[in-house]
Amino acid sequence: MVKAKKDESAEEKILAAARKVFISKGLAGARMQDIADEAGINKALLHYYFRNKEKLFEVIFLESAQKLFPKINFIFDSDLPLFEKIETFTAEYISIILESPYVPLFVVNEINRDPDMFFDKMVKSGFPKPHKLLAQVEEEIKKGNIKRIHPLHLLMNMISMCIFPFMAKPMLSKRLHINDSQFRQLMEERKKEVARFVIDAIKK
Amino acid sequence: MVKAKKDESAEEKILAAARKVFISKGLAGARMQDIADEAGINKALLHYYFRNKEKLFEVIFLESAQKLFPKINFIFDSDLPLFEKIETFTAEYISIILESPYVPLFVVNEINRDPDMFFDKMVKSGFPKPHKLLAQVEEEIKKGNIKRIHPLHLLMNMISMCIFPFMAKPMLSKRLHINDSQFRQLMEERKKEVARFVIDAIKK
DNA sequence: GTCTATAACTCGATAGAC
DNA sequence: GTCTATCGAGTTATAGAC
Repeated sequence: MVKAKKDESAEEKILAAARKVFISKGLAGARMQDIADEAGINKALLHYYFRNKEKLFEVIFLESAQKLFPKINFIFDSDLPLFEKIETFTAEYISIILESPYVPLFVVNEINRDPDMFFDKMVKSGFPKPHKLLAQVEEEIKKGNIKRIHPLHLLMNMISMCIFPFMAKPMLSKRLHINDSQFRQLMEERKKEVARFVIDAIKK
Repeated sequence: MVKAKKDESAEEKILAAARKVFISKGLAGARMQDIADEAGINKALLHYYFRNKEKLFEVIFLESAQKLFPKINFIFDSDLPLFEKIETFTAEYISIILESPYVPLFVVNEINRDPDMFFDKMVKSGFPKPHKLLAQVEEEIKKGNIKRIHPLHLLMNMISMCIFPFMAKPMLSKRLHINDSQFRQLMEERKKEVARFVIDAIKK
């Protein structure tokens, strides 16, 4: 009974607790008892509402993956010019992650643990299709507006620079003595910093 | 009894097996039985040599973290000019990871799970000190040789672009139908690609 | 050093009262 | 719907023979 609010339904309390526990410990590391304690109820109720641990986990994983991915899609497929698309992407994507900074590591982990589960459940429901962005990059190269670069490398570069720092936070904190508010400020800076970096790297 | 060689000592067989199992499943997901099977011996021997699961895990984690980190140190502290240092770093670092592509996710995970353990055990034994590289970047900015950039962002950018694609491999594979040898070739390309990208982003 | 057998314990799941 | 009590499978760890 750590943070459950009286006016939440049991189901909402369970979901909030499961979110917290699964995201920080993963499927194998999480205990149903931990989730019950966090929700301020008992284990039996977890099974009453969600039948078993795997089913509860799947709800949390899918909502997390959907929080992380579909908005990217929207930006990738928009009709913005390339440089504006890059600026929009870095700003929006880092904003999304700042709201749930532990989600990326959780999602990446579970996708590595079971890539097929991920494929089956996610791909149909809005997993980003970068094809339009990749084609747009090709186009700009052909027109001679930007330097030659394999579009896939460009995409990997942008995504890596947005996501990875959140996974490496403990190393930054420990090694360079950066506290939580300093870290948040660094990530706020990165919204523009990464876009500028990418654009400087490809513009002629 | 999957791949154990007759001429390895039991201890070596156990370490090789533990490496494989812990790195792919993490501490919580790994079973002592899995490790025993992989080593071709029985569970009791694991305890005979390493006393318990946590102690065996710690050996694997520390050797993995040391494989991932200390060579960077060497490059960071070298006397190379900045652009050569960037080229050396991306090439060497991606080479290291190509030899053990699952190590980065494993290490990042376990550091997030228990940051203090990591700090106690690793920092004293050669965890990278980027201070010299950061100072060198400051210096080049002051001399007017490169564009203004917060050195820490530059460092995060380089490391992110080298490491993150390995963690995201299953997504690349599933979404863009990239097989193992294509992936390896992409990462080989990145050795020069990332260096070029970084240098283009900061050179005047 | 290496094995078999089993003790001790953890944890997901269920039965059944209220 | 929610709880207490408990079962039973799976796991780590140890005892003891060889």
